[in-house]
Amino acid sequence: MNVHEPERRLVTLSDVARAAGVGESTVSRVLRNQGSFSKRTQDRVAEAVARLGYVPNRLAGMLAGSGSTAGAKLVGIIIPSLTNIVFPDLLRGANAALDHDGFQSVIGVSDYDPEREEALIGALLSWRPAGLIVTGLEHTAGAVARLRASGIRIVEMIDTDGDGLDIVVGFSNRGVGCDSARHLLARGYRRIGYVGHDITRDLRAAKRLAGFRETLREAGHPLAETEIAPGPSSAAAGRAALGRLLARRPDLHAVYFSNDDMALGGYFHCLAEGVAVPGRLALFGFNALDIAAAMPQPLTTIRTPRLEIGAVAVERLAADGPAETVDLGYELIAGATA
Amino acid sequence: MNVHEPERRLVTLSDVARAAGVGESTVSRVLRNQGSFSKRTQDRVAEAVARLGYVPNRLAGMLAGSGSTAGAKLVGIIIPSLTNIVFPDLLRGANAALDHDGFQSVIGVSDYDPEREEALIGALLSWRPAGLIVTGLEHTAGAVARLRASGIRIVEMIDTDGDGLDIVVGFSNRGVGCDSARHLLARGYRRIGYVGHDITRDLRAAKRLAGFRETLREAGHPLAETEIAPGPSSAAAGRAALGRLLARRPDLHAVYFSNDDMALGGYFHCLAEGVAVPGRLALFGFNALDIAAAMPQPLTTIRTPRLEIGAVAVERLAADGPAETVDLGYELIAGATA
DNA sequence: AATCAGATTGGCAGCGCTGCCAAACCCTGT
DNA sequence: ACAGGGTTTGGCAGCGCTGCCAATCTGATT
Repeated sequence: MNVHEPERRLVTLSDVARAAGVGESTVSRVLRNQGSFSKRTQDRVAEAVARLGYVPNRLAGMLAGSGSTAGAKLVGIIIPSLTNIVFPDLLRGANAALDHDGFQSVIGVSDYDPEREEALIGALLSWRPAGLIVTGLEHTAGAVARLRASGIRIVEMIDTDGDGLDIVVGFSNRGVGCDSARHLLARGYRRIGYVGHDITRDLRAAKRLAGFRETLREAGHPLAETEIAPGPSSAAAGRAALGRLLARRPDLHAVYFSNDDMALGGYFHCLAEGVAVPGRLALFGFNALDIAAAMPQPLTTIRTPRLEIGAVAVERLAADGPAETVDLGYELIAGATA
Repeated sequence: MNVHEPERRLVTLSDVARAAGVGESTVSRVLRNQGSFSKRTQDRVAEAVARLGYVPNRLAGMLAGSGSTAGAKLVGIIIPSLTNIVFPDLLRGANAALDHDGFQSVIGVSDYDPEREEALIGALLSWRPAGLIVTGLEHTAGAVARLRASGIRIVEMIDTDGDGLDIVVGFSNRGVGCDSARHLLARGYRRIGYVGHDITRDLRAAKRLAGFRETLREAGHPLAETEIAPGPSSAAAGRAALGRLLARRPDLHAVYFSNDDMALGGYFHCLAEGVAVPGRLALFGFNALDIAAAMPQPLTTIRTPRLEIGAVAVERLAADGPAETVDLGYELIAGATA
């Protein structure tokens, strides 16, 4: 509809200035509500902006303002996936805080691929953001070098088990695994299995499993069996994987899942096969999905402060505080399945 | 860690040019792999870039390139929510296509608020994107004016029931409602109810309901009862709402839900209350969530081409084709609940 | 050796906006 | 009428990069 028009040049700030009969910098000041100007000027500028349908060019603004404080109102965010609702939630939390501070975000999705993350870091840095929020503590050497060289604030979110580059906001995934194991042990479960998805890519899941396994071992009831579904987590994968696990080890008392999606699938398997939960088999998830809480038997799981992580990440980025690790903790939800 | 350093100026293209002993435009050409240059030059530039750790400044690049074809490699996307997995899926589809064409995206979330959408349109336009992808066909007058004035390509996605501004990619939500009703009627269900979430905000859900209701009425079996849960859709809301609906109308044969989240909740209600599905009560959802397919009884629902919508939206935006409506259709999944 | 098309290169004017600074203005008080 | 201090204002030089164009170089051809 528009593309073929005779190259109508867009309205610029200078057009507005001319139309309002004031100088360019005056328009700029009025639009950013910064510095001082008279009411009369303000009205004239507002009128001209409305009449001409002026839309400021942020590109130019950020370029001109770069170097100064007000310059960058942009945050880059890299998440590993959009498939798992966890990450949209993180974005949601970040977005709310971002809006609040007048920031905008540019988002990259790495598909759990470190190489891709490195490339995304480069791409996002080229926007000259005020800060970058990435997922997890593990990055390629190249990625770390780029982050370091960028000179901007970095937030690594979700995971606190390790050393961060700058700010770290999250919780201990290892701790989650330990506490999950302790809960199952406390409830008397002894022969315990694990059903997970591809852990070589999801390092946080691997850390949870490590904590879980170690706690069980220390208690003298080592992890009896594991079943890893290829590909990303999903209810279907969880259902199938639990089926395979139980085929090998029908004597298990409880199963720990890499997350609620998988656990939900496991629950459905039990429902379909008539396996009594938790009487015959206990199920334990991770992430406290809404759906898992609405089930006839609410899933026993761990709630993580997803929205809060996103919000705090943005907040710290904007705050110019010291490099530090913020542990937002987690909460065990004792449902009806374990 | 970085903020307090002595304002080290970032490496610019001109630094690279000097270091490589070539002109600025040569560096620019090499970096964009455009125009011609010798192998020797390319190597020298590559070396300098690596040695200096140069990161191009996209802001400057886009500003300088604006007006030309190659200029804008940016697409703005506005979605109403991140809570429902549908929208991340749309983003996922768009992202894949975007990467393919070397585009980047800037995302805005409107929270189903038309005013907020209008504001976001302004915000995204100020990035001077090559195109904008928005959700649905209904916008405020101001939003329409801005979109029209922008002179860029617009894609309205998900809904094809109405007139679009430029390109429309989606399916008929009304048609979904009609076909859902036809399916239930064909299976012999007569006393049919509806459980939905706040429809004043989710206009697509309202269109589905309208189609559903009309088809039932025309068949002589008008919608028996509706129950609207306040707030966004969720399994918990669906479960509670079905409870309320059945309390009023225990004689219903089937219930149509505004989407799978709600339907899942409804299914859990039945499970918990011992209502036989579909013998005693049939359930019909919308969106074909993975989870719904993994249940012991797969949910009867409608699969929508979410990834494809996102991908096609981007594709059309880049293609510079005519303004048109692309109907990607949908598919009825005859599960075990209706 | 002169010629010529094509490949390769560098210089420089913007892109639209903001920061800085000097100029103009305003209102007191004297 | 004039100085003094604050408030408003406009001009203009960049921000870092790309587009354009003229200059230079290359190798083959006559």
